[in-house]
Amino acid sequence: MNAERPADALIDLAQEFRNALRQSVFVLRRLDAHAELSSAQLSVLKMALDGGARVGEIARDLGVKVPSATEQIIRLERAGLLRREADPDDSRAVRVLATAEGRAAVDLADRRRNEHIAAILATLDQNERDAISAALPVFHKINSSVRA
Amino acid sequence: MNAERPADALIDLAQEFRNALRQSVFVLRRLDAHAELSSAQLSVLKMALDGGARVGEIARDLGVKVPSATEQIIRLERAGLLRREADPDDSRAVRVLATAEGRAAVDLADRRRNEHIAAILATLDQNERDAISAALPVFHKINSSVRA
DNA sequence: CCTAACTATTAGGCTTCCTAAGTATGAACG
DNA sequence: CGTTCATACTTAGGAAGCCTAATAGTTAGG
Repeated sequence: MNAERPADALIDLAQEFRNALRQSVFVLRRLDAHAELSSAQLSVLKMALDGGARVGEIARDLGVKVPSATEQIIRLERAGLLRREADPDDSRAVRVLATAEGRAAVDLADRRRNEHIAAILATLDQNERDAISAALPVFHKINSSVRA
Repeated sequence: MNAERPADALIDLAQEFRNALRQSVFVLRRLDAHAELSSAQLSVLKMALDGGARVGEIARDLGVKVPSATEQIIRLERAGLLRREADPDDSRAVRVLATAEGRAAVDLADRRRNEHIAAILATLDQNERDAISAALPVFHKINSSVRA
């Protein structure tokens, strides 16, 4: 019985990785399920915190097209969690800024989500947590390369 | 300066883990973007391969409610990739079975996706791939606990 | 100036998810 | 048997999120 060729090992890892991706979506859906802010909305608000962000920047961060970001922003604006202002440097652009309510909503939602995940992580043993911890930067790297 | 309390370390890990989840969605969206079958549709078809599956089982696997699964199934049926039959053991139930075209579509889509991911994994060094590899079973465990 | 590039919004459409309500079958019990 | 309750699925209606194409306004470069 021959050793597996390197290429096959990569494909196998890819297969397992895809499963993990699928599961991530699942977990995230559960996390979003009964939250007042979706994961994406939380991301928008976070960008709107310090000095705000432009619509295009938010779209890029979310990984969606500009009109989709506009939609989310309008929704959050109607909810009173952020406001839109003309950018002083470039009148074509719009700066998106969190309101005090928005800031409070981020704090609350962030805390709740972290506690929820932490409770799950607490059921793991230390080796398992270390494995996750070691993999996270690699996830980040993969994501960056996909975004590029 | 005190060492961090264990609970804080967990919260920090949770925060990073959430980021990774968010990134996973991003990667998966890219993967789905120009594919003829979405990730979810591919999952449905895979369950329909050997002996088929019932609608409720498919819904559970996808992590959605039954009507949402029905919708996907109908779409795939219209595309000729699967068919529905009455379950011989229980006439209330419906068995979902892949057609030959469905089987071929799974093979093709699976191969394409694996190759796509493998190409990304190929840009990592061995330590990074090992880190991913070690984390995958833990992902699986987390997912199972969330599903339960 | 005038044209080309950029930023954001609007309009229209598709997919996917949900809840609620309806149909049909199965199972339990008197 | 027949009533009743539970189970399996479908249908209907609606919300959220994403997209492309078209539009309006602003900036920047010949």
